[in-house]
Amino acid sequence: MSTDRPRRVNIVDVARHAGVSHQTVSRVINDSPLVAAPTRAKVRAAIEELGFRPNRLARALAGGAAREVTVLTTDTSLYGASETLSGIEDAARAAGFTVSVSVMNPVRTGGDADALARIPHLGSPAIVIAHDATTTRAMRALRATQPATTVATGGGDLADETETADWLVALDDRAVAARATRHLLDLGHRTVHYLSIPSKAPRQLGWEQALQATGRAAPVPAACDWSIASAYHAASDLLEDPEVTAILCGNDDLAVGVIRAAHDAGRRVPYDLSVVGFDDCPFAAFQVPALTTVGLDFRGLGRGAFDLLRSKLDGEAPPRPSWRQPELIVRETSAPPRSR
Amino acid sequence: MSTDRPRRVNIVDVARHAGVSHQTVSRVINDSPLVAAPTRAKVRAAIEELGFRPNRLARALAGGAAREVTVLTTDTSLYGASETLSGIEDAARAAGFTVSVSVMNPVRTGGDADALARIPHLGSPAIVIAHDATTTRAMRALRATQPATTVATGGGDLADETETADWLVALDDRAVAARATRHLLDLGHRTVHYLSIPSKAPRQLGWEQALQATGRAAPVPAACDWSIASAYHAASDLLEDPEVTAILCGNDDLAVGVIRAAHDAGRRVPYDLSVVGFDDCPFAAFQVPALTTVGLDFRGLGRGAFDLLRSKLDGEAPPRPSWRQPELIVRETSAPPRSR
DNA sequence: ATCATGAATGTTAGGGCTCACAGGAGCACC
DNA sequence: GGTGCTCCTGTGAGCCCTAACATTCATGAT
Repeated sequence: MSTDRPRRVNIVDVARHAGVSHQTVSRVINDSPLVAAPTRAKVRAAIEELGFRPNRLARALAGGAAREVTVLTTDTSLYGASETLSGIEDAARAAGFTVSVSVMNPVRTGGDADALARIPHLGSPAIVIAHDATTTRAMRALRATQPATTVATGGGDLADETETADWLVALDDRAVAARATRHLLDLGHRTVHYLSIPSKAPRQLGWEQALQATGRAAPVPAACDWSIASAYHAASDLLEDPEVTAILCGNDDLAVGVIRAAHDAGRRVPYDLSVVGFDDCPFAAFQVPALTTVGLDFRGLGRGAFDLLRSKLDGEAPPRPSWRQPELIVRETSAPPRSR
Repeated sequence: MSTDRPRRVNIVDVARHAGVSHQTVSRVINDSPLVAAPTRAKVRAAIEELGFRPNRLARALAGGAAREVTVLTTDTSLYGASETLSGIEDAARAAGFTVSVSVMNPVRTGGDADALARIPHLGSPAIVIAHDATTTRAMRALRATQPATTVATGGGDLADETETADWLVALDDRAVAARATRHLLDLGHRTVHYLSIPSKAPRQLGWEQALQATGRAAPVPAACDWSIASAYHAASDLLEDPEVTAILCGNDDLAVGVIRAAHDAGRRVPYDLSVVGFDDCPFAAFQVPALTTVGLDFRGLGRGAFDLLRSKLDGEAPPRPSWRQPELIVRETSAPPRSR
């Protein structure tokens, strides 16, 4: 096991090999137009021959052109976050950027400064996928010290802050949550219950507003964590009340828990209980019965976040949003309540 | 918008502020024992006061102690990969390491060297989550140039290569695939069909071996990609044959597609068709009917990968594997075939 | 011939950190 | 008083790259 450093080929080696200065090599690898074609070819050949690959650390340290983005998030296993990440990756890759993901510790206490202290020194522009308190705080802290930070969030939590609004890319899940709620009310349900995920207050808000708009008082929402089990338990409690005929869930995972709870309680979906999810996970369309849910273009949002960041970096005008608007996808788990 | 670099506080600033040399500061932040207690306190105070945070780029560049791991993978949205990643994060965080994830482009052509060229220069020890050709190749290439690389894979693909075996951490999904196949045979099914995922040959192998061990010829496996839709279509075709009564799936997502296909074909699960998944995704237990599947301790595996890497870095003996063995979890989607 | 112009290249100075040393202080011992 | 030692601290070089400036050389206008 060779423990001593292999001494990688560096820019000076290449320069010597090609008979030019190291700076010329630097120019070649950075696609500077200030290199004559024959020289460029020579350097390219040397690079090829020696198997040279630029050291991204040194590059970033020297303050070179940012060919790298760091994505900050807390949980890569959540569907929304991971899809957003994929979208960022797509766009970044197309632009020749390297993506690195840094997963933050959830922070429950402390202020923004505290949150910042936990972020490793980045040395590259960053995109924060803000879907909880930790990332929201990180995002604010980061904006204070770094010129380049875009945010992708599922909701409008940060949209009000003028300081950050410029740097924000978001999906309006409040409106679509209201839309989903109305869908259930229109089917004839007396009211709609809500199972909340730990974050994404906008969804809950949309639900409340839709109920209030029709003169109904919103029931107390059932707080769940990210686990399906928590939804199963919450729903089991809820279903003891025969008046509960429609449940809106903070995401599709929770919906799965609700459907199972309904099954175990002897209630059939959608005849005895309507369930609406959120996110349109891959499995939603293939469930039996197929899940009525909200389609959210996370990938598009991720791409948008990168494009926005890029435009800021290059000092260009921000691109127009190109992602799909959230939409309610009615499938098989929502239906009129059974007439009693 | 301050576009010019904010000039972060650096080690020299701290040194000046504390009235010591920059090297002493370096020693303090690296917990060297060669610093007198009062000096250490002074430096600590200065660090606190100035809000200094070491620049990880410069640190890594200078060849300092590796407090960072890079995880290489191709797809963070797959359950297995993302859970493994979480496991690595857990362990790394506990050890004070920063984790950064680098997502590779899938490479379909070219050899190991080619794969290596696509990996950005890391500058830190790496863990490759090898679950497909791209990552497997990357892993081989990386071992050639970097001293520190551990691999977490779902199968024994690489286990034979003595060169890498030392650096390998793996789950024996071949054996458990055989176990799952026997489970179905024991229930009385004449044979078991298999829907394959793009990688993880070991699973397919285990299935084949289990069938052959009982003197049966393995049917032609149906090749699927990672999408549920592909499983839906493959299963729809398969189910035209009434003799098909048991299907083993390369992962739980495929199983969902199969169950939906069965539903649409008028077959009830498990009475008319038994389905067994792989991975024990969170939703598996909550499906209706609940999915019989294989539980794989990906998180434990991830932790193990990090621990192995750590031991190599420190020149210690490799730790004993501490993750749970794969196990078949029998739930509601497997049953004896209906007597005809 | 004379100068400005610009393209192509080279030179130098960092960026923030760690390594390998070189020292100085303090102590014990002969 | 000298020698050797340990403990702590400082100095210098170097990691690999890019920014900014300096230089060279051809080109065309005057």
